[in-house]
Amino acid sequence: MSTRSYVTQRQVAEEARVSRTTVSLVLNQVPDASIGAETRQRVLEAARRLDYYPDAAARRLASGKTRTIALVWHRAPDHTYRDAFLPGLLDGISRAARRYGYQVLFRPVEVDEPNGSYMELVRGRHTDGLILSGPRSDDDLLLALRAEGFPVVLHGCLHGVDIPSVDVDNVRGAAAAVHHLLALGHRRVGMITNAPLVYAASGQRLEGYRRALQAADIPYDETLVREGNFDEESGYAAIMDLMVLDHPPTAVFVASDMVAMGALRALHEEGMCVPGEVAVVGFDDITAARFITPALTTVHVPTFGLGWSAAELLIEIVEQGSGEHSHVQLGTELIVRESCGADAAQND
Amino acid sequence: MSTRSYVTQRQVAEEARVSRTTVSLVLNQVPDASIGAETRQRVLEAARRLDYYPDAAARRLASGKTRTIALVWHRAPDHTYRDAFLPGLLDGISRAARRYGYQVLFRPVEVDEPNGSYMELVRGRHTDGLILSGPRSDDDLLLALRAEGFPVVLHGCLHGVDIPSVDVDNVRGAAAAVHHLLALGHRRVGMITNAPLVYAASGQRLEGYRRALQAADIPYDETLVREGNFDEESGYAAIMDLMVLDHPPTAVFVASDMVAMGALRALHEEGMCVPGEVAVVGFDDITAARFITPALTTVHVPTFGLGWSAAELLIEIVEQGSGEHSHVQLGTELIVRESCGADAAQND
DNA sequence: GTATACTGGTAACACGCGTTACCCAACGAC
DNA sequence: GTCGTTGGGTAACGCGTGTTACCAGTATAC
Repeated sequence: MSTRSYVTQRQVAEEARVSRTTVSLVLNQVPDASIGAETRQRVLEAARRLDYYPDAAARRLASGKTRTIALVWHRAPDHTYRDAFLPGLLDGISRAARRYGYQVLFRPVEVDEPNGSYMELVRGRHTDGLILSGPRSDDDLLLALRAEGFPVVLHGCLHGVDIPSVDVDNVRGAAAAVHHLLALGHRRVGMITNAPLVYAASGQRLEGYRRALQAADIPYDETLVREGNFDEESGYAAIMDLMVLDHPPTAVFVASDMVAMGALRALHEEGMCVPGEVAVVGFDDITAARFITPALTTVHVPTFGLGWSAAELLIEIVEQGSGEHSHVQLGTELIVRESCGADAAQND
Repeated sequence: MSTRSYVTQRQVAEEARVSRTTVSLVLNQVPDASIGAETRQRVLEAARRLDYYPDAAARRLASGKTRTIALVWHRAPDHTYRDAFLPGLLDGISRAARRYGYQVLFRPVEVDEPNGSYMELVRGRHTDGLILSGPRSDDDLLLALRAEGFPVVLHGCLHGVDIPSVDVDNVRGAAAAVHHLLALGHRRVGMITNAPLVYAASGQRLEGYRRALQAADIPYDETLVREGNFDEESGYAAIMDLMVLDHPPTAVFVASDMVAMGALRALHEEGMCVPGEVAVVGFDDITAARFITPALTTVHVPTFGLGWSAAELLIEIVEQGSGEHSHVQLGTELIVRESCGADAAQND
């Protein structure tokens, strides 16, 4: 089709009657370059007149920098759950990147792909750094990258490796949720984790639960705790298991909204009233939390902020070799809706 | 930090004791190049031994092709609604792109950005083509791009411009939803649109509603139709308005799940039983549709397929100058859950 | 035996830009 | 007058690859 032709630096140089070098120096605002004010002006005007845009490929080749970061998005068994975070995260990443003049590559990694197949991005020099979301803990190539000094930032946390990361403060978020239930007068508060405890976030949210109990001088009772597994079904099963206890909890903290959806459905089917007979608080604040009846009280995760922080940290590492704070933790916010019974309590 | 050094083609050439040209010819599998089998083997082994990866920037500069496509994601007033599509769409795009050896750039456009600010991607030669999602109808730069012959594919449709596009078959999808309600015995079926009718998709879904009625010999009654506006609130207001009629509809087709969420909430608050007193069918199949009570019967939109098709079409245009089918329409699927009352009907 | 083709490979140019080393003129110091 | 020195600008190299034009040698046709 139409062979498009582009304006090059050389043409700008001719238009401004200077050398190509001068054009480059002016347009890149090189600090030590001594260029007369009038010449500088001529160049700028010529560039504007010709509608000049530098060629990204040439620039990358010459400078050795791509000015691009990539989001590597692992599709794990929990991907339905994590999809809820993608729009906000990506928006945050993109806006931060744009602010610093970077482009954003998106690279999903499917479940059946070999470990570390995203390395082609690095080896092919497509990007200056990676944001890894949902990495496998057995990712040895990740450690290799780290050893090479290639800029990497993790979204979410991983046991036992010291790689710059960005995450929410799971412990405090969970503690706030449980504290809220305790403040409403509940003494028997159960918990359903978001996932098996091998996942770092699960352990942290459980830890938050324990701390809140401890702060209220309530002993930790492991018979009130069940494990969720990302999806609705696991929540359904877990809450059923809790409710057949001799002394079932009067409130349950479910460390994942997706899991909570299953729990609420189970309670609904059993004819149990929420929050009347059981109060429920979730975690994540997925879109559906607003829409379900009763609307789910939950811990909001700032997805945009996570993305923004991850990108900012990564770019800092790319440009300066290391970040100021290499482990960023963002705060959460408890969103009080109906499922916890706070409304009713206020009316008392 | 550690100055990483990369293996270049020249080093492979030395290792294999051939010229750099030969290496290039072999690795790119140039058809007309006559290279002996033994030499070819030496080159391949050398490349493998040295773990050679071609430099993307150099390749782009030399070839003039970026092997990259970009998704331009407009954040319009309906962005909360459209976020539900992003994960699937992006996954589809990325997988198709990967299959053809392309990278994917993500570029959100915020509401306050000047019109056509995504042009820098094109001018800077960052990408070979664009997928535009949610473009403004007043986007004159889009037409300019089209005139230049730059590869563009639209996600969703736009009035009055003939640009390659990918979308679901809104008319048939809506018709299927309404037909389903009619088949369940309803004669007074109302509709709430997903958005004002200036949006092309809205008009199409309304058209589907009319066709289904016509096929059942039921006259179109505009008093049973209300306009939604992407969000929950608009659905809340619209259904309230319908229910105060002298003869309110016994079933309502809401052309957007997000809007339907508001409608269901309103009905719930009014103590009306769904599907007992009013049956409801939505459109889009967002995640929340599964979780709400009653679970929402709705028209599933194949987001992955839309993404895949868009990328495939775009790449075809990039490489061959034009696509086989320049307007792709994908089918939808009616997901029958609880809100339509099909379960009860079957039990009759 | 000579013209012709084919096989196997290479030298050299182009891609557009960042950057270094260098040059020239003017100017001040001594 | 000579010697720095400074301001203003340029020639030339390098980045790593794709691609074309060309060359040497050997087989084939007649």
